[in-house]
Amino acid sequence: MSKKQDILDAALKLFTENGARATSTKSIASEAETSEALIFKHFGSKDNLLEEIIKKGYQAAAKTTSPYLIGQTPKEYIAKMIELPIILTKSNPDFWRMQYKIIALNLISSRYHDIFMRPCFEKLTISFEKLGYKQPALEAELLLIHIDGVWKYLAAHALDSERENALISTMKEKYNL
Amino acid sequence: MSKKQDILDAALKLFTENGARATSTKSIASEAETSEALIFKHFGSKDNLLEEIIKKGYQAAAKTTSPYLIGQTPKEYIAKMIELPIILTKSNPDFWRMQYKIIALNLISSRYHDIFMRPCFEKLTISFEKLGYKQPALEAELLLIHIDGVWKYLAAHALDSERENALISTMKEKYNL
DNA sequence: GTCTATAATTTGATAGAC
DNA sequence: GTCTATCAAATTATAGAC
Repeated sequence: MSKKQDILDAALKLFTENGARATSTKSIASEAETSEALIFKHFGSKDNLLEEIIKKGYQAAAKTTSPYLIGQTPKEYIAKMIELPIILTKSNPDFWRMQYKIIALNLISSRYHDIFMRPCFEKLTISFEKLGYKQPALEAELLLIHIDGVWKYLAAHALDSERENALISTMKEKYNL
Repeated sequence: MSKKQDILDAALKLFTENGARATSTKSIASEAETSEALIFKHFGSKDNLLEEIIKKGYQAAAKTTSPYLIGQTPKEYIAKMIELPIILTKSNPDFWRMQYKIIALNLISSRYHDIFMRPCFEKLTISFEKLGYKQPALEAELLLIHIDGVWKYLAAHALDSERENALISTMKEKYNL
């Protein structure tokens, strides 16, 4: 299945550079050094190819993050959530760069992301509640907006680790963590 | 110049729905109830049409925000920057919704935004410095990431004013404002 | 699994009339 | 300023051979 993987790699690269809509199946075939027809034999359509990339990305993300996020105290959970952007982008930088590029416009992309992040709001709300915050749901919403901004920033800019960690530490201080 | 404005309005609407790349000049002409040729007579190319929309958007944004952001004390400046997402998205919601949708993939879009936001980093750094923050440049970078996340969130979700203001207030508390 | 060839449609843009 | 008619190229996808 080397050619199939070549197509997935080529598509990830080109979707990242130009977006899914502006990437032609011809250019994917060319980058993967295969025929255009093979793309459709393997994936059916361009959208299915994208969905397969995204599905794999979030499966990997779930595997990476689930050990981090279970069984924590409220403070630990919030701290881990603040670290989430680093955990994700470090473990799969190319995928998250693609997601950053296409998520605002692509329904497949945004739907998978919503499902992935959905449990976090409730857990954050409960965590803030336990810590005595006056408006726990609002705090959770605000922190999720921030986390969303940070993973996109890290995916887009590829900072060195030192600066990444400094940003995350500074953020934790705002929540006394 | 009614037809020219019709084209601008139609393009803004369709670029927001599908992105610039996926919006055909034919669909713009149809939405504006004009001929396709007129788009090219007025704007030369699809990219020029988009650039004109963006240029007008940032000119309006500069006009709206400049009275807010001059001659402030450090604390006031930081507070106003935290309010910036509301100021922008309230004054021109359709434009900022389009920007949210296309900025990650579109060079014209991101270039204008960078120029618009560029002065803020230095001013924020100086403000944090004056307030005695230990790592003013890092604080400025972090706050700008946050502001970026917030305007995109407000542009995308169209919250009611009450909830918008609650988010902004909660954010200000983190900086003792 | 992989290829060549090709169909059917859509695209951005232009020419030329009024 | 505005239109109709048109073009050359690019697009997604399929058929059929190996």
